[in-house]
Amino acid sequence: MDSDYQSQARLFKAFSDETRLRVLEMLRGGEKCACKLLENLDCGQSGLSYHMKVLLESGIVTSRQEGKWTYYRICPEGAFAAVSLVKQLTTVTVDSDRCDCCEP
Amino acid sequence: MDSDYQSQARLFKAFSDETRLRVLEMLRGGEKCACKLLENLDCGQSGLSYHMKVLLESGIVTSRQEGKWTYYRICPEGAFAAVSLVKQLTTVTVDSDRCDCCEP
DNA sequence: TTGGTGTATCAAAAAATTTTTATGTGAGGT
DNA sequence: ACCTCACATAAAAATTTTTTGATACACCAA
Repeated sequence: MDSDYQSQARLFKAFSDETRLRVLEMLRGGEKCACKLLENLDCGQSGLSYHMKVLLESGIVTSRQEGKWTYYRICPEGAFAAVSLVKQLTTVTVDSDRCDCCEP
Repeated sequence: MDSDYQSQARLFKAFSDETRLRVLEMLRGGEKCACKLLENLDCGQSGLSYHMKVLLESGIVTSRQEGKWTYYRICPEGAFAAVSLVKQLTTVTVDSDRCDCCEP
């Protein structure tokens, strides 16, 4: 279906970092503003900004601006897409037989 | 449940590479030997070996040895674990309200 | 045993990601 | 307007991942 390996890889890269996993865990508890996330992370402000950009671009998180604050939350559509993709990537499409391509 | 961010990150890293995604796509069609995978990839033999190691260590692929050949296939348990983990990581646990931690 | 084939491993180089530091920008408040 | 705060962006440095090339190892056949 989706043959763009690069964009699929990008989605998983969003999940492939400890800091971003910590952020997701916090967001599971509901919307949070950047400053609140920062409090509970071991990274600098610009570091968080970088990580949030990765999460936003992957589609699993959305943000809204309010005054000078930015709030982040998990995006249900993006989350669903991620789950679907993992399922798709790991679903075997044949009755799994032994490969005998190299038998003598 | 699982609080080991590092090992979670490792699982997703397995999915975060174009070559490995191509391998998974091939394995969806059933077990394949290394040489068959290699034919359809743009990487060297040692490169494939490296990528397969990453996939094996993530648990989404298993291998079996037969003579001098190695056969790989998707591991249903590992695949299921991956799907579960994505679900867990993206499931919001509260009725999603606005965060007001920074309101004046 | 010897030689060839299929994979794995190691080390170095190359490439990509993450962190850090410095600076920029926009929203409010005074 | 000017200052400050919250966050973004840019560039450089640090770290991690991937690729490459050489070599090692296991298996098989002659």
